[in-house]
Formats: sequence, structure tokens, C-alpha cells
Amino acid sequence: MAVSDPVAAPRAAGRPREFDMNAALDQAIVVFTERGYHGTSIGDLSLAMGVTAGSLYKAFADKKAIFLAAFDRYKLVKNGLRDAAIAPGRDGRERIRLLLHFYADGSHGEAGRRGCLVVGAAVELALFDAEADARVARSQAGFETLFERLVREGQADGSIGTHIDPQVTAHLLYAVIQGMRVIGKGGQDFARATATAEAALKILD
Amino acid sequence: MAVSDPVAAPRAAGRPREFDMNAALDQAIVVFTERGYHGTSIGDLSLAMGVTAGSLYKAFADKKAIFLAAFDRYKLVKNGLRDAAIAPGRDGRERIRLLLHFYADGSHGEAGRRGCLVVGAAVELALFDAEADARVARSQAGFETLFERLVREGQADGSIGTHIDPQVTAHLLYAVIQGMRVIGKGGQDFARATATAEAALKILD
DNA sequence: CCTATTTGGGAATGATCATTTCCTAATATG
DNA sequence: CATATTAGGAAATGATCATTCCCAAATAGG
Repeated sequence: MAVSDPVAAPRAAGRPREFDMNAALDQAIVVFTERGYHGTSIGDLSLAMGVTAGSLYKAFADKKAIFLAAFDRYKLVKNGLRDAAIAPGRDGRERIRLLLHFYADGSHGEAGRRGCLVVGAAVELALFDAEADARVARSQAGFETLFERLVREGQADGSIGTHIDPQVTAHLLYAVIQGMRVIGKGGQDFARATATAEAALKILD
Repeated sequence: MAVSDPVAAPRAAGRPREFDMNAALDQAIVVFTERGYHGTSIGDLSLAMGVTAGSLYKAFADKKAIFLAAFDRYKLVKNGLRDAAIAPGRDGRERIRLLLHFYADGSHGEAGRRGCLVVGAAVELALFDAEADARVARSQAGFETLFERLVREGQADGSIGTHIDPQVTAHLLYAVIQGMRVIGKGGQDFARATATAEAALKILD
């Protein structure tokens, strides 16, 4: 653990990569989210990521590989922020409330207009690209499992009635947050997004 | 009205158009919906619409004009079907129920995977194209006005309580149907889509 | 210090794309 | 029947795109 730690990161042979992969992917996420997959050129990516086209093809097989890497990082980062956002909730209902507000926050103003990479991938790619389709499906399954778990937790702690169907409710709540993101693309203010999230809590009564 | 009716349709000078514009636009709707705007080439449109590229440029200024014409026809046809679907509802609540189920029907199976041109335009074009953005906004306003009106009608006929906020509820119900369409892109069966629509009615309680 | 390996990056490459051109055909007007 | 106008359609055009090539630079291993 001390001195130079050559074991933990055994550097590969050859010239080391000069750009920060995660920072570059963060910029790719922005471009792909704003312009969509087909609306984004390698030139756009090169400019945004600060990496020449030639170097991009050293790091990725093709354009789709860049998209999938950006998608995976988007999910990793966003899910982390999401989990952190709902952690303070003291019961199931409150965690669902925080979750809805987390996505309402991402569905208004500038971030809302930028959009959501998962929604973009679903709309633009799911029908014709099996790999994108699988990722969208996995993302959806993760959300619905989370919502379902939170409903069950709420039923266990008494904050949600036992007459609520956890699975159907999870499906509906997922539809609400995806719908909010679509609406956010057209532009909505904070008050409206927040009011929508708050109103959706009625589903748990 | 008799004989040949030359007044109602004063044929323009020059060779008459050989293809049926509405039938061609119906095919353009399918292609644009499935593949998105940037994912659709003039060649794709020419093939689907049964009109050569040269002739397409006789009828439309450019690719975007084809998209906007397809969008406008999509809205015209879909809104007509929608209004017909909710007409049998005997009170405000039942009309909202029929409306939700109408969009659940369009969000499952093959039609669901094909997608929705409005959602596609919102996700892919709203940020950078003012004309597409305006059309998406107009579509959204139309939906929310309709939902709001139906809530008020329900409150007037007693099927919906007066404690419900018509505007916030309209926003939330619109989010639900847009979310269902996003989910439909990934594929969902009839039972799931229907159950989601039915569960959303709880918002009116 | 030499070799193998990998990256950086600019300049090709070949495909595809949206759009235009040009010629023919069909209709309306006079 | 002659002319003006518009549509059909194939071929050309020029731009853009994803991808590859090639050479210089940087690192590891021996």
C-alpha cells in the first residue's frame, strides 16, 4: 500500500492514455443526450471530449461503443446520485417521495431540456439495436425493482397501506418519472415539475 | 354539387400528382416513428412512401418539411381516434379512463415498439429545432387542456371530487401517458399496459 | 539502449446523405 | 393545338460521415 503501489495498477505496455476516460465520457454523455445518437457525429464527440477522432478509435471499436460506454457511465453516476438522494428518507413512503423529487429536479430547466440518455436510447435505438435495447430493459428493471422494494418497505413500516399492489404501483411510478423527463425536453419550470412529483404520491394512498 | 364540381376543387395547372399524399405521409409517419428523424434517410422515405427522391422534392422543400407534414398528419389522425375513443364515456371520470386506456393500447406490442412521433420529436428535435419544439409544445398544451377539461367535467357531474386540482392532475396524467409510450418502446404486453392505465385512475380519487 | 506496444493526431478513404439538375410526361389555359 | 406549368424519375453533385492509415511520441520489458 505504501511506496509506489505497482501491484494494484500494473501499467500496460505502450504509451499511456493522455485523456481522462471518465471526464471524456461525461462530455460524451452531454452530447449524446442533447443531440441523440444519429444526430451526433464523431466530430462532435471529438470536439466535446477533447480527443481527436484517431485517438477515439484507439479507445473504442466504433461510434456505438462510445455510446454504450457513455450510457453505462451515465447509469453508474446517476444511480449513485439517486441512491444518495433517497437514503435520508426515514420510511418507504418518504424514500419514494425523495426519488420522485430527484427526477423532478432533473426534468426542469436546462437539465430537463438536455434530457435523459436512457429515454433517448429507448426512443431512438431500442427498436433496432439489441445492445441498446438490453441496456434500456436493464435500467427499467432496476427502477421497477427499486420502486417495488420501496413500496414493500413502506408497507412493512406502516407508511403505505397493504391494499397497494407493489408491482403495478412500481410500473406506474416508473411511467411517471419517464413521462416527466419527456415533458422536461419541452421545458418546464421547477414549480411545475415539483408539483407533478408531489401529486404522484397520491398513488400510494 | 352535381355534374363535375369544378368549383370545389379547381385543379391547378400542370401535371397532377400521381401519389396519394395522405397515404404517403402515413408511411412517412411509420418510418420516422420507428427510426427517428436523423435515423431516417431520404432513401428510406422514398422507398416507404413509394415516391422517388426527385418527386419528394417537388412536393416538399426539404427533409424537415416532410417530417413536419408527417407530424401534423399524425396529430390530426391520432387526435381524431382519441376523441372518438373517449366519446362514449358517460362522465368525466369514465372519459379519462377511456383516454388512458386508448394510450395504453398504443403502448403495447408492435405499436408500442414502433413508438410515438410526438415523443420522438420531443426527445430528438425539441432542443435544436424551433418548429418541432413549437409542435411538441402545442401537442402538450392540447393534451393538458383536454385532461383539465375532463377533470372539471367530472367534478361537475360528480364523478370526481372537488378537492382534485384540475391543472396539476392534468400535468400528472399527461406524464403518465408519455411515460407509458417510452416504456412501450422497450416492449410491454397488453396486460401490463392496461393495469398501469387502470392504476393511474387512483389519481382521481 | 533496443524492441515491442500503445497512444496522439492529422490526413486519407470510401460510403452515405440531402439536394439539385435535366429530361420526359401530363395536365390546364387560350 | 400551342404554351405554360407541374410532376415523375434517374443521374449528378457536393457535403458530411464513420472509419482507417500512417507516422511520431511515449512507455515497459529485457
